[in-house]
Amino acid sequence: MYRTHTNGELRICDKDKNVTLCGWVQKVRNLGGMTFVDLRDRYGITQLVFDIDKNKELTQQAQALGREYVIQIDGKVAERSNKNSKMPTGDIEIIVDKIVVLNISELPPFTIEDDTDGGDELRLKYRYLDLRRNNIKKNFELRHQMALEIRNYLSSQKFVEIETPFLMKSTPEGARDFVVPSRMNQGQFYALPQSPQIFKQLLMVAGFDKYFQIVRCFRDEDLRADRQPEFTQIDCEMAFVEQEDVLNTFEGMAKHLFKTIKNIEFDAPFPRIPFSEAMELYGTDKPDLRFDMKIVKLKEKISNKGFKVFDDAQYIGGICVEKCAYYSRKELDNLTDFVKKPQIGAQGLIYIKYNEDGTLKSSIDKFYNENELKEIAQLFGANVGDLMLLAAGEKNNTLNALNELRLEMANRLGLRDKNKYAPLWVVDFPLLEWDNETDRFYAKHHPFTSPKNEDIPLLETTPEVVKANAYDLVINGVEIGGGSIRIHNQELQKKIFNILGFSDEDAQKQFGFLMNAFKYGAPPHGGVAFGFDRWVALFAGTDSIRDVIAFPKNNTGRDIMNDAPSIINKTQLNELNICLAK
RNA sequence: GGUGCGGUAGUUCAGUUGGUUAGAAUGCCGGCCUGUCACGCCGGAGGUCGCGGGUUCGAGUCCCGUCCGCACCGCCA
Repeated sequence: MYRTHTNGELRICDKDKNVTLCGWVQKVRNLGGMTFVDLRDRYGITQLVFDIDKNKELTQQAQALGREYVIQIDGKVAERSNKNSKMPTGDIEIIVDKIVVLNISELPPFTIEDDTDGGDELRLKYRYLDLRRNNIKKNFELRHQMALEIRNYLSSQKFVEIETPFLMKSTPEGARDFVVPSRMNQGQFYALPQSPQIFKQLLMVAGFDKYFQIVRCFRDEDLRADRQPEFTQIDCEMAFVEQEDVLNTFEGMAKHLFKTIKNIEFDAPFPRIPFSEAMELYGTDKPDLRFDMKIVKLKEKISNKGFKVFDDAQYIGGICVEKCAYYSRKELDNLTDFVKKPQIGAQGLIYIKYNEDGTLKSSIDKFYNENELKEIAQLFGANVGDLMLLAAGEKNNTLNALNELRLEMANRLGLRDKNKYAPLWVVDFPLLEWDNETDRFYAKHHPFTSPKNEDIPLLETTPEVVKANAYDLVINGVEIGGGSIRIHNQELQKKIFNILGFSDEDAQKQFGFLMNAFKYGAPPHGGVAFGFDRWVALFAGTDSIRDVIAFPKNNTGRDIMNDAPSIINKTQLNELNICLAK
């Protein structure tokens, strides 16, 4: 037997027990005679003690241990004379009488500590060492617990977890597919699933009226801090449900996770905000509701005073930032630069300060007198000491800029507390989105999303205003998941495909198997899929999903530990009948 | 495809207006030290300043190109 206990479990009540422990050498503290060794494993750290007066040879052996050596020790649990209240095992130590070096280690390229000296790239290259660090390791214990609680909850609700294929058919809509060449069917390719969307709908036809799967999905698109080419979804679908049923079921799941993982209870239902309202009030379809600072629409109320920027603007809006009227010219210039960055793209920023003495000072004093400024301040509901920030221009761009500004100000004011959670449902998304480049409609969610019943007649006349039975779960400004009630009627599905520019033949070719299945009694159904990595990252308090994926890819989609992707040899290419262009 | 920031010791970083031998911390090595737990003290080793070119009497520093990393825009139904 390698060990009798782990390094995290021994306490004062274990005093005088003879134990055998294994682990990695975290630290050797050689005080001359007295020597301490911190022994680490996944469960914690236990201090080993060596006294040169009692056993010189053994103490010298301990002093020669290097960082990350793997050792096994025999010894007796003793009470410390100097206790360490900062660690769970801080009341005890092990008086060692035997050391076995199970394996030596080269010096690791960075320190194995919470506050490591290693940079991101180095940590990814030696991910197996990075994962030894407690604050990374604990993310994976959290991930495991969350997966477990999701399965517990959904099982309790009679959901069945069913696996669907990874090698499937490429479809043109949506993200770029990762593609796998077929050896037995030369010149043909599988695609890895962007999501099991079609399979889960087929499972509804098959009668599994509550399905879920915690499943890897693949999208060949550029990466971000919150986007990896392979990522994990909690994919769910239910039959005989309306939108209300789906929202309630999965709000239940979210609350279960909050309760069991974070010990947070939400008494009230999550707010439900229509897409159009989210855009008007927050400038985004994933608002962060941990703070207020809503966008105020001003256009009709304040233009026509001879200020060209306002008079020419399609839209004018602003936010009121509490207690920031003291902002200096420099800070305001800095904010102006922020919104003028090309990624944000505002033309400029106008400020109105509601000074502590009740006077108003603005960058548009030339066009607006004190009274008019006061009226604007009232539109904002501003108080003395507040700072109003206004932007004008094309509506969507300006709203987007105000969204970014709102988040930036909240960051500066510390309003985005990682320990606070503000979930909401965004509902009533538009069904379609017009794309000027390709001159056609695209499905905002996906082509199987059902329109609101009352909007179906509008499909013939003004498809762009048709609303969908589609919804997103947003927490703290992060899109955690989304879904819809699907179309189960062949005729309606055909109509949507036509609006999306598919001929009947195209639709038959791409989605024929789904359409065929729908001929055999498809029940009404709908579902949702959650980004599991994002949810874990949110609960772990990190912005990057890389911290909650054991072996993630870097910015360019490479695994810098094993250097994938790589070239394959000629034999492999020949078997696949693939010839590289260069 | 685009924008921004970065690349200097094993590691994390500093490096002024272009000017002598490129620094700090940490890690590492050696010595001392019997209750440490970020142990302490003394000493030491450690550099292709990402790569290529250019400007200059002189380049870590300025210019051009290129590679790599990170964040973002496009993209991600």
